[in-house]
Amino acid sequence: MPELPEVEVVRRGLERWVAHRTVAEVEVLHPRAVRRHLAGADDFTHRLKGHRLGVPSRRGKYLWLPLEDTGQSVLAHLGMSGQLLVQPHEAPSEKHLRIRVRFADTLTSAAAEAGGTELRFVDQRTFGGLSLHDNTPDGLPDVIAHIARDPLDPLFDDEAFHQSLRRKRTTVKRALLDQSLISGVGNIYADEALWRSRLHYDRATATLTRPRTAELLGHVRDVMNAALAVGGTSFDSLYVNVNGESGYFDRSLDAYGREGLPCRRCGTTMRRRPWMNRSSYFCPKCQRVPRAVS
DNA sequence: CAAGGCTCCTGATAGC
DNA sequence: TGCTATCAGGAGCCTT
Repeated sequence: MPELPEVEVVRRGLERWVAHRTVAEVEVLHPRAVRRHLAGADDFTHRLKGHRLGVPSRRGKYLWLPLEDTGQSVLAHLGMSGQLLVQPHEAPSEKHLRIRVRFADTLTSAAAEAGGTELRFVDQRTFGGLSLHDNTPDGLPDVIAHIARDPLDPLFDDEAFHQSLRRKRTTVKRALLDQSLISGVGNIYADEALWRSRLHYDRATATLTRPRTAELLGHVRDVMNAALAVGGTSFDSLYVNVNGESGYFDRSLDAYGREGLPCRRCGTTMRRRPWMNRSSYFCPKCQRVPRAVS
């Protein structure tokens, strides 16, 4: 499940292998992969053709490649199983190949280094996709204007986040997953940060003190930076970097997926609870159920 | 308006 | 063995 660290690993790969290359041809093999491009697959294809890509940016789990001189960007979201792979032309098509982008490689040094490669969007579960959008004055695609800055963004406002939590009538894990409050956090890193903070997922956000919020944000940043340092979290081949390689952070997870295993802090058996059509993993001793569940 | 629930999708795996 | 049920879950959209 690609969250902020995994998406950032992909962004870095695109910066190295795809930035400054000119699109020659785009092939959409599954319409659902461009469903956010409302004008359709043909329009998507034609609008990309002939344009040079700039340096990719990221906010939370979204990343985008600016089309130079157009004021537009190709927006990408990996969903649950999306991959952006840089592959040699001759590599056989992946089973779930959805979009192929070929480049008009010239004699630039960047193109020479990239060799005869193309960009492929591969996505088994089809929750992800690519689309083209106008940029806002801030330089981000207009359709993600509602996405909050992420905790690794230098301009993320810790105090405003705390005040939002105090105002809301919701619980802490819901808030962590609310991309309009803080972006980039998904189910895995939410559980990890809550475990590190000794907070139960059903804790009401309005009860968090300023130091408690600061501690939580610190743990969110720590766990994301630690994952980034080892290439992200992979459980299987569904999440990989642009070269198809897995990250190693799954070996460092303290909460997610550890049902029935001893808590790494106190030894108590970790539990899993169904929660919002997914799962929450927690230590019943370190992360006590709050008295008043809102 | 805010909060919470539903839904899209495929494949691995468990259970009968 | 082969079928069905369950689970994985991001985020737009809908309902309350």
